[in-house]
Amino acid sequence: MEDSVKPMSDEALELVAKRFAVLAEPMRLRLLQSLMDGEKNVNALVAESGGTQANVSRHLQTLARDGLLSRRREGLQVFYAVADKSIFNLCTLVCGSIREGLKKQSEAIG
Amino acid sequence: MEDSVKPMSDEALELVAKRFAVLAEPMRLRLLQSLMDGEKNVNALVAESGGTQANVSRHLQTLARDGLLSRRREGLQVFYAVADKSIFNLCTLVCGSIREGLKKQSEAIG
DNA sequence: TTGATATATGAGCATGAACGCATATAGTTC
DNA sequence: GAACTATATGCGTTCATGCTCATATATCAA
Repeated sequence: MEDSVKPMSDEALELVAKRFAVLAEPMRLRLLQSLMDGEKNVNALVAESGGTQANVSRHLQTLARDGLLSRRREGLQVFYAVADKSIFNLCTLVCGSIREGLKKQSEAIG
Repeated sequence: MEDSVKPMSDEALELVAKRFAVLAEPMRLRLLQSLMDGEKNVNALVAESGGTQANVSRHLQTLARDGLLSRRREGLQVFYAVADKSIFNLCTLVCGSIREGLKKQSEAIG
């Protein structure tokens, strides 16, 4: 396994970039956050997020298409749930990094 | 410290989204990858990435503005280096998650 | 000062994504 | 079947961003 330090292929870079792009929208992050405590139907997510039904539905599609959410139909309603919990680790890492950066900035100013 | 499960504020979500957006470009990921083995000047990065000088310079600005890269001038040249090594953890996580997703997809097809 | 090299930046174009509005589809109930 | 609810989607607008080309700035050398 001479893995680990090889440069990534162009296709791999595109995939990674696309994944980051999916996470690069505040509304989608908000939806993911709402789903931290379990699956919810679209209406509930619309209410919690404060977005319009159309917009929330679209963002949910985007998240599901990328494999971050799972979709389950039950009668009239559709329930979404987090399918890839590693995103929470991602967000934690990013938050930490941002906090670090802000701390250094404020130290630099004094 | 009753941290951890609180919903993030709108501003925090925007910051996190912005960080993800910075990472959501293949060329920027390529530049970060080139910088894994230490600081390099712009010309070297232009050569390794295959991009134009103007475009590479802009992407480096973007990465530096967000605190991911540091900038050091030495005579005519400017050297960039990774300032926040946590991004490599991020990329590792994302790669793992993508691999998982692809594996499940291929299993689902058979 | 002039010229040469390394890097940054302004202008313009093209693409893509988010949003709102209206409407379509899927499922239930009568 | 019709009426109703929950969710998805087509369309048009707007805004952000990446790219190229040309040019500006910065630094050094003669």
